[in-house]
Amino acid sequence: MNLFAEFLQVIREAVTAAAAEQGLTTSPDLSRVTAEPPREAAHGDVSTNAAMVLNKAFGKPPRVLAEAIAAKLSAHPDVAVVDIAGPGFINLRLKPVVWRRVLASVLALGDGYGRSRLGGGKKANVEYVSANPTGPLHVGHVRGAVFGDALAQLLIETGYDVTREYYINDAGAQVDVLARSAYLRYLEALGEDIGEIPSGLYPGDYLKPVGEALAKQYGPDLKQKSEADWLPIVRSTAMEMMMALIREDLAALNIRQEVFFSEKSLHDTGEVAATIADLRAMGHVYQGTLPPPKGDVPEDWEDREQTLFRATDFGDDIDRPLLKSDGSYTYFASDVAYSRNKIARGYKELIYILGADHGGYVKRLEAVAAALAGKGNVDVIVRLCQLVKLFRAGEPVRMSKRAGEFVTLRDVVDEVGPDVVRFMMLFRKNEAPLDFDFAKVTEQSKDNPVFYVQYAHARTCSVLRNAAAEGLLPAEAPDFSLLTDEAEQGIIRRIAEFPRLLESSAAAHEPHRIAFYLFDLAGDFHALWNKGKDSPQLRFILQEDVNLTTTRLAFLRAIRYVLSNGLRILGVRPAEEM
RNA sequence: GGUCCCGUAGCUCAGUCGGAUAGAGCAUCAGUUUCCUAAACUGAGGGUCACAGGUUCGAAUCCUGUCGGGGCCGCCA
Repeated sequence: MNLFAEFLQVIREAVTAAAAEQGLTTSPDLSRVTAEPPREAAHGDVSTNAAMVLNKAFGKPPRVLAEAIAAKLSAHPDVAVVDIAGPGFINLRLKPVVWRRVLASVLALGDGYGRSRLGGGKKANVEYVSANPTGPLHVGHVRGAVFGDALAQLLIETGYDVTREYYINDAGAQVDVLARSAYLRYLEALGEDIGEIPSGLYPGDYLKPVGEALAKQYGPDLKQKSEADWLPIVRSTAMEMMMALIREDLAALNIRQEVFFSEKSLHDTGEVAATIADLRAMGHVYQGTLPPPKGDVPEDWEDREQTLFRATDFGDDIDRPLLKSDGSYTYFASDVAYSRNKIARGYKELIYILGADHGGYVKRLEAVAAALAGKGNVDVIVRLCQLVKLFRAGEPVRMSKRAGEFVTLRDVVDEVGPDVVRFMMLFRKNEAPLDFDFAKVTEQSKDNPVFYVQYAHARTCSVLRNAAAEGLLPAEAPDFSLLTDEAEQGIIRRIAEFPRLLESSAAAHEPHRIAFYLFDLAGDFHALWNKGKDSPQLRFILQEDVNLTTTRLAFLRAIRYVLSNGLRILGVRPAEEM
């Protein structure tokens, strides 16, 4: 159950009833009415701003209107006390039975507690990583990968129909560079001395297996061919092997996207040409020249006529070229075709997870979707992830610009494990830069949030295990009225907020809120645990009181569900022991 | 020049479609610590929410402007 969603409904009904009583002819706009937990526990359990946002519609001062709504609310069977406070807040104090129902619903729903139908089955496409298929993923890809994956899972659990997607940039010049680099490794595998890899080509060792595979499959045959003949062969083998490598990297982080979409396929199927024809038919394409950029004008700037998309009609700052001056397609052209393809597949939300250096893309992506689907028909949501800075015990990890010495995603995951990487990448909002210290994130102390949250979950498991060893199991019909301590009540309140948290995180596309919530819940739980030191009657296992013990075990199980459900959305495996 | 993001406690950061007395961790200080799982616990001090206007019953949050930090800015990918 979603306590706050339920009470929002109750409050809306009370407002409607009050409106009828006051003789209002039109029903008031309830969209701004909220039901939320007050910051101060002293203000009650559920608070609403209804009287303040509706006072104009009713033509009454907020506190007078609050009286009328409060009168309706106090008749509700779950409401113990109704207060009117401050400028017109209506604060509800709920009967204890409500909290017992919350816990009972957590236990009944288990893994499903927190799921909702907020999305209403809306088709959403989450595109993330989309790194060029020219080598293994590096540390710069980690954050977007984790963020995209967690956001996708969050949307799935809040009722969206989600596709996780990776766009393969396999049509540009960089895959030809890859092919030439791999060809050198092929010669090397045949025993030739290739010396230093020339600058402009990829020098990484990860291309050696590609060379070996080519040598094994073709022997010396490719050497007889001209570049025009061997390049497509080498390119396709190299790209296939690079994509396999990338998928392995992603798998190491427990990321499995269901669609890997090829840019090249858009050209092969004629979709790029068809897209431009469509835009032209709609009158969004013209021949023209772009003004030079302000500020630093390139020295070799010259005006050239190109085929342009009228992006400025849809909110972009500048029109965007579809065809270069020599008539070939721009990268942007296949981007537009890709958007068109997604729209044709029925997605209503196109979500892009990009690096912060792609901030300039937001407007053009929005413009493209608006031009192709009509304004307001498809939502484009771009989340930019800021850089991750690596540290080792406080010292920045130096990355040589010299190619081949970058830190790979695999280096990071292999050193600290996928769970630590995933949690830490989400323990900061996406648009803020993030420091990642190898020493701190593996530290076993309360200063390390990953450990702190994992340990809370492990602790619940541990107590349940210990109790089971003594034949004590969670009660089938727990009497939650026995949980009267302030710390216990606080945890119950926090648990009650979980479904609301998931909905607001999904609506804002901000999975990091879940990580912070889990950190807070873990803190509440550890605090309750520690209270048992001074107050033995607060411990979970009390030999002399089986009834209370089994009730507390059921409570513990509810806490565990919430912790594990939150961790599952983040893609972090809950530890059962540490 | 344009555009996007950021600016909250000494430090690192949260802050709910605008809500009541702005929170957490670290650090500092004062106590506690033979305890179901050890990897500590309890408490205290610490704020002009960059600045100035505006909208609102109400602004850290929305709008405008200024200052400061960063990213991006022709046909590259």
